[in-house]
Amino acid sequence: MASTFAVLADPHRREILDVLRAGERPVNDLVDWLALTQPAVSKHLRVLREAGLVEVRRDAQRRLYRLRAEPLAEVDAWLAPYRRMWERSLDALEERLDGMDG
Amino acid sequence: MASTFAVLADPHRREILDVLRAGERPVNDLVDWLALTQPAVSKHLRVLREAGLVEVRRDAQRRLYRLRAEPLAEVDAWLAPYRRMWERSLDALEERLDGMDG
DNA sequence: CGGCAATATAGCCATAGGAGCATATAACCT
DNA sequence: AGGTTATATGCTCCTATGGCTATATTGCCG
Repeated sequence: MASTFAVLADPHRREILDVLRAGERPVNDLVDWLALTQPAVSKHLRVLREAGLVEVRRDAQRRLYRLRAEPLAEVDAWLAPYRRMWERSLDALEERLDGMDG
Repeated sequence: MASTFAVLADPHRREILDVLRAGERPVNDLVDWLALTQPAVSKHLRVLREAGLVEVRRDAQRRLYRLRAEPLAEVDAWLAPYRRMWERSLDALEERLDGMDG
């Protein structure tokens, strides 16, 4: 199964997650939102589902997809040790700017 | 140019970054660390460099690669709105566990 | 039951990308 | 200059993947 990182590599998939942040949506809503054919969207949803990033619920003929953020914690955890590094760089930049004509 | 997300999709590249967290390293060190040929490593380093995730410094025949964490801030920013979501889920789980036989 | 709506799956094509081998480049040393 | 070390680049191969069209599936409604 693809890693969460690999799943997030595709911009369309990130966009799907962004849309689902507002609440569950049927496939067709997502098709309208992204400029993609319905099968393409379904394929992305399958990848997201297999990665545990979305869940499905049936509503008559429709399938309502909902966000599952938990796997993103893994990404956040990987990122954690780096956070202090770019924060340090930004602080330094800020200090330089403060010193400039203050 | 590939997005930071796409660059991070490859496990070897994440591993390189993890190694570089400890400080700058010549290519050969990375070759020893990952089980890859030198050209493969150089290729990954090129991708990382073009994404701004590493910098190079010459030291005689060697090239010392150093981490640049700044582009990771973009990933962190994308992640931010999701963070509260999985934290909420984990809190709920914790509460259920606390309630279980307490 | 027949037909429509919503979604999933299959098959196909084109492209990207990661890996390896061979080779170019560059700097050191003698 | 010639050899050796360290790294980059070019080329090729293979696989993975994203997109599309066509079709299967499932459930609704008349």
